[in-house]
Amino acid sequence: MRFTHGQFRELAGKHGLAVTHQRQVVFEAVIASHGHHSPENIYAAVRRRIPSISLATVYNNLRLFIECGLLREVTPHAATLRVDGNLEPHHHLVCSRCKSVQDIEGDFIDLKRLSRQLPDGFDLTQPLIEVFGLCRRCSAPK
Amino acid sequence: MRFTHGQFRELAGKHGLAVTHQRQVVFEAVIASHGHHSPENIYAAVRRRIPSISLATVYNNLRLFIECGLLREVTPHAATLRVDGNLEPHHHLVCSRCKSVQDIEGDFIDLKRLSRQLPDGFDLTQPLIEVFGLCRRCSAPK
DNA sequence: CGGTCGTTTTATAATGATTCTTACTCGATA
DNA sequence: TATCGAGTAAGAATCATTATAAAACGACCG
Repeated sequence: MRFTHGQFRELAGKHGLAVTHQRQVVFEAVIASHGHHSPENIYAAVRRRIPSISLATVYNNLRLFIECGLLREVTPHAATLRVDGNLEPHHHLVCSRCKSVQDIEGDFIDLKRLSRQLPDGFDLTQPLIEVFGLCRRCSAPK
Repeated sequence: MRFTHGQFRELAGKHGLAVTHQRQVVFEAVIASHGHHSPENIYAAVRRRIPSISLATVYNNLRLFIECGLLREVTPHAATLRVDGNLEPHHHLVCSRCKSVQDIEGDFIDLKRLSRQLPDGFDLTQPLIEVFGLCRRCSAPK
């Protein structure tokens, strides 16, 4: 599952990104570190190969990769706290780009199948689900 | 759908919260403002009734309400950016308390029903879904 | 009433993640 | 060689949030 130089170059080229050494190493660090990592983690990993790299470079490139779809963001929410007074069971529809949140009703989860996949001990007391996509405005062609 | 003084008092009492004027007004502001609001928004609304209130009080009480389950948090993630190099379609299982994220596979979404509920123009190209609950450690009795 | 104790609120300082700014480097090009 | 643009580095700036310390409140007891 390791990306080769060529593969990364191809991906980057598709999105008009220059292929620099730093970008290559940052990208590889994310791919190599299975899991869900913070910029600080990636920074630490990359420093083993490029001790002089700057944290800002890591941030910049991660953001670029996310925008191009080379990586996924685990937290595509607004960065700030949002509070919801609606205590009725309902789900959320979140726009990955503009971070807007809409309520969505309906019974589209197969709880039986979901439970089968749950790791042992995970408690789904009030299954709250957030579905990500692009809202009308953000998916409209420019 | 307006909470009366009595109802709030009852809720708060259930959780061992003293009923202060500030708390009452903050809570009512959240309930009255349908949607998903930031602490700043709530602060602005509350100031119309208690001009001297402090932003910290709003934060403190929102957090209390969330912990007691009187309100829901729309962003129950870790507050910081996390990056995921796994581009295969998969979903996330997020612990509402400790914010840990695990991958979860499986086909437990009824896309047909979901699509029926989607507002017009919402683009679900790569449906990424996050399911919230309590992980094993956090759901264990202390 | 007046004092006391624990809780709540206020104001402000501190923290920490992220972004911005500025200057430097390097490769490509003329 | 001179210039240009993109990328990077270092550190300052910003913003949301939390922590801290002091003042205010409010219930209880004498």
